[in-house]
Amino acid sequence: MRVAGILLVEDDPSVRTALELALTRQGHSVTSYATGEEALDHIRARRPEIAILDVMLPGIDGIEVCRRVRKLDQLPVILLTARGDDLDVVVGLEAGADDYVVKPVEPRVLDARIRAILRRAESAASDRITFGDLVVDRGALKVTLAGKEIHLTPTELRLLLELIRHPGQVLNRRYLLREVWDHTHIADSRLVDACVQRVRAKIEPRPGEPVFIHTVRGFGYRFNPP
Amino acid sequence: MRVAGILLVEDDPSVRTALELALTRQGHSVTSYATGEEALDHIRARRPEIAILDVMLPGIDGIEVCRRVRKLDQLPVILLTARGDDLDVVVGLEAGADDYVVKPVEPRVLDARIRAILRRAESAASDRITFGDLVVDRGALKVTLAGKEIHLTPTELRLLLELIRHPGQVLNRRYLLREVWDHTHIADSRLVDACVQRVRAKIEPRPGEPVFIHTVRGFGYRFNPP
DNA sequence: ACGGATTGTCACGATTTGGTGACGTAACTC
DNA sequence: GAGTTACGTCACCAAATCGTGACAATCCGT
Repeated sequence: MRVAGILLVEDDPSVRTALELALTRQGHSVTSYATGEEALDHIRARRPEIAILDVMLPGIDGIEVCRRVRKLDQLPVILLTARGDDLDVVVGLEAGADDYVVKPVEPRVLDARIRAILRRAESAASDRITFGDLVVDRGALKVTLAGKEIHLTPTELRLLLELIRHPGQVLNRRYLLREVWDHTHIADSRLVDACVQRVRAKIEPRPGEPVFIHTVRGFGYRFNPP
Repeated sequence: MRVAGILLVEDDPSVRTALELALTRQGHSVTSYATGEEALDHIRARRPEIAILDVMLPGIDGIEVCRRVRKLDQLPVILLTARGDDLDVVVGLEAGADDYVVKPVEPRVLDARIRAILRRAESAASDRITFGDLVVDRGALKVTLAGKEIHLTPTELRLLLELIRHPGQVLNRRYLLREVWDHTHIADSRLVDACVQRVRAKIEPRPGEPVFIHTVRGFGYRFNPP
């Protein structure tokens, strides 16, 4: 069971303690504050995994906290608001909130949303990415195709990872030489082509008609999510 | 204004048409279906940018569609459900939905959520410019016309990109030779004309009466956003 | 040091491309 | 409307680009 460092900001003490208790019961680690100022300090100092912000707060309100947090980094944010306040929804989402929950909150619902958002945030930074049949585990440095593990040599793997880091983008040879090989020199060589070919031979069902790594003549290569 | 290819799945015809109308008014491009099966086909064939799924559907329900879509790729999903059905929220978010909206839906709210999600999804995506039917993706180096991918050769693409970089501006031949060809020499030749012609043949519906690349006699060429 | 794995290099051929000039056509001038 | 200029169009072939397989150099564990 995953335990998240949750930052809860809610000025109503009874709601705050109730939510804190409920979330703690669900297995989360919660820190709560009553004001936006305190929250911002906490975020800067303690780096929580997710923030749950009441929209209506004395001083800096939840939306403003959200906006400032968003400028800082990708910390996921859930906004809490009184029922039916549609304007808040619009403004809140535009401020960059990941989700929006209406009070009174069913703890089970809030928990599900927290987990969904964390899962999403995690998958964005996670070690495993799936492209159809192709699964690349960046933590374990393993690649599987249709469930079968594929052995890639270090250079091949670095090349594939570099391509995958920019899905859909065309990367030219010079860039790849710099990122994968550290070469700044070497104007022309078939090096990249040869390595691409080797990777294709291993991950493409039909290397003649590549599905994943496409050649863009005159420019470079592009990894295409299927 | 960003125009999204939205897939809407809702079995109640009145709700469906109402939502479709509202979203279209907000500037989105919407395709709608009544069943999950159709939706899955559409997703495979047309690659929408976001899917809005009613949870209660005949046959494959929205949550199941969501689950299958998630296995396939990163398509963002918003679930629609009847008010107060908390169980759906939990299950839905666990199926990987990005958001969850309670019916009846305020179109403005739905629009805000769609935009928030697209904004999030887009930050990872590449930079595309749309000129009517013509979409130029400068990251993927892909050009599509009315959804169909157009193959441009490197020089043709560089020329088009250069023209697009200065929409509405007249670019003379000398300038284009410098930017696209690196030539400083070559005073006169039909080189630029020939290339413009080749690009026109590929992107203009009627190359005889160009819509995008206009000739400015005595000066050069101008890319006109429609 | 040996053997295998890995990685860089090269050469060759298949394919794509794009520059060129000749010529036809449209536009502008008077 | 004739003359002039600018532009469009086309086909050809040299050059560029890639894929590929063979091979050499290097690395690494035993």
